[in-house]
Amino acid sequence: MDDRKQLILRAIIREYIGKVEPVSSKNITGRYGLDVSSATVRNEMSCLERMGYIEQPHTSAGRIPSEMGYRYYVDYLMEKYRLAIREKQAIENRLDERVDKLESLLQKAGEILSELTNYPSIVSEPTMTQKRYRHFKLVEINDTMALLVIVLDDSSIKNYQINLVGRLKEEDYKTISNILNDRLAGQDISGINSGMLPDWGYQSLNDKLVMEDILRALANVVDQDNVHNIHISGTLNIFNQPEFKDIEKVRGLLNFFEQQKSLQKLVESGREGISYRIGEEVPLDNLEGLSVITSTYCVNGKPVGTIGVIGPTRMDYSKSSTLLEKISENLGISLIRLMK
Amino acid sequence: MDDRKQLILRAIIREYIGKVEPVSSKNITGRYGLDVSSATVRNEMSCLERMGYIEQPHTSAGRIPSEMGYRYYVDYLMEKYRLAIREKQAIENRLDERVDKLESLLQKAGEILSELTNYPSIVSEPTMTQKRYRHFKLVEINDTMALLVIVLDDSSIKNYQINLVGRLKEEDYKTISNILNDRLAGQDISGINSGMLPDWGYQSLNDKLVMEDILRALANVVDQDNVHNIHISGTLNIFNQPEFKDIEKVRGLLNFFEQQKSLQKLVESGREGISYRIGEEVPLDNLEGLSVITSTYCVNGKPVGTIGVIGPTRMDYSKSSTLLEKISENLGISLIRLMK
DNA sequence: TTTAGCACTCAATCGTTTTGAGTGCTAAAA
DNA sequence: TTTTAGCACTCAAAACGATTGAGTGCTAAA
Repeated sequence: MDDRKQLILRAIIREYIGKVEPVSSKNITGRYGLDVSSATVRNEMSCLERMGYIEQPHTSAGRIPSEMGYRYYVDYLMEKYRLAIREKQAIENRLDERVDKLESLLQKAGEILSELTNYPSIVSEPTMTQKRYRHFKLVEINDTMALLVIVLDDSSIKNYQINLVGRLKEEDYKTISNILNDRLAGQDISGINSGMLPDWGYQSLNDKLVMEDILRALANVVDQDNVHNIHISGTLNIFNQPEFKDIEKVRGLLNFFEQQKSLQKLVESGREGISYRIGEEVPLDNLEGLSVITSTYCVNGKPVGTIGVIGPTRMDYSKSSTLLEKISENLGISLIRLMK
Repeated sequence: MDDRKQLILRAIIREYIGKVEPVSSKNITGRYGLDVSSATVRNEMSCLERMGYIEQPHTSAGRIPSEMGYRYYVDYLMEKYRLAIREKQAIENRLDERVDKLESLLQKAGEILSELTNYPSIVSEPTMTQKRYRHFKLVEINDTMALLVIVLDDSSIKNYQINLVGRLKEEDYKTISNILNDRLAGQDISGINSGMLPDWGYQSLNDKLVMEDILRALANVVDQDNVHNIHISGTLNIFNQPEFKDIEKVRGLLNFFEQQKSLQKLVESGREGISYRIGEEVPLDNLEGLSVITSTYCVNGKPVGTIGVIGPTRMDYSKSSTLLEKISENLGISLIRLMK
């Protein structure tokens, strides 16, 4: 692939991304640094087609990039997109606003990403590995109910209602809190899971019942922690994409967006850092003509989650990936602040 | 409007609801108890059209019901739909399953409604009026943070993290809990709202700061309580409706579904009990050809929220309203159980 | 190696014709 | 007075055919 062919391939892709119409030889001559006649371009095009980088919808039409063409573009030809000042500011402002809940932060990140790219976006909840218990406190509420307060080492507080089988005396609350603190403080939360509750040997049946209720609540912490919901925003942006004029295509994609499992698969199969998956490379049968760009976001240098955009194969890879980089970076920063 | 006209109008509507194609005179003769020739039916139809109950898309087409026609049908002609056993069971089973969270329950109600009707559904969160504080407890977490536990008279427990400005001694926690219990237990929660925090006269600046943080948390209880989110499910069902072949229509409706405000308006404007709003009667500009059936659901005989379906004007009013009645009744029952 | 020129292709557009479902009206039958 | 058979009429939708024009591939000269 010589220089001029590269120039032409890039021109075709840029043009097609913008107009979403087959690109003719005449269209790109005199631009994109191509000071040759359309006939010359046609010869090159014919060659590029034989090489598999572009294709022709029908004989008398222009060319459109093939998936292989996009891949080559992303790997070798793509120029860096310069963020507009207002884009940069929008990202920083929006992700800097004080938010109290993790969900809201992820939601916001997804929204701004969708807004700026015009594509639907997905954000996976962060996997915070290695959380430990720091402190326990069982609080009296009334005769039949207590509240278990758990502080984790990232300072987050969780609490669970415990229905009491028998009545507890005031000192019992302290005793139980102490037992929990002695046994579990500093331990990894995955130690207690619903698969197998430990047997600590109890003095009475009542002790056993109460403590097992509590342990079940602790198991809940882990279980809930392992459900990594995936948020999706800007789904209606697909209506802005000319390739989604067909109602069945829209339906298929929107339907896909409602399936947590498929989204999960999509997110989990992405590589660390920025990952481009183009057309067939997207690990989803029954959805064609789509590309996915994902980026992992990091806390303290470690990737903990994924954020990405979904668009037609002819999406604006350059702009999207730059925005994605910036947003995932800022998301990481906000996340650290949120957890402090 | 004589008997035969009613018979014919009902026949046209039933037929149109099923086939979604203009109904011809020949089509309904010999059925629906119409033992007359098509010519006779034609005469009657022509009359019904002059009266405004049906209309003709173009000269050589059959008739379709007008909005006025649907209104007449709903008010006078509609026959009661008999629930299939599997429908009844599906509703009872699904709403009987133990759920712990209010949101999940509403979600479920919406889902089953959408599933059985094939239309999108909306469910508003219940307005629980007149909640009172029952009990307070301020719990020590660490030097910089405390947890405020609030028990309401419906036994629900809420809790808020309080960031401490200064350090508190162990007895302070008890003192503050006591003050709150003395002053507020038994009071209506709307007494403390973010509009105006009470000034209780404090001994020191620190006391003041701590207590005001707490009061702000209490105000939150009310504020959060006043946000009545509206859940929507089964949105993709609109793809099953032949009137939504047009992409722009789909887009408009899906877009509408994302606007909490509009949904709120829709829910709040419904009357108590079952309410049918047909076409123009729906209080939403820029959305045409839609009908909405809503039903209030009750706790202890009092309507506390709304559940409903949204469909094309030619929706199956009979089936939908019967399902809606049944589901809203069961939702009320489950709700009472959930709060106990 | 490049390019002007020309024949060729084919989707898309436009206009015309055909088709058939369904009506309205009329005049005879009930 | 009401019902109905019969027939002319209407019009959207389908089928067909002709036209257009953007864009190509190829060839022969620059």
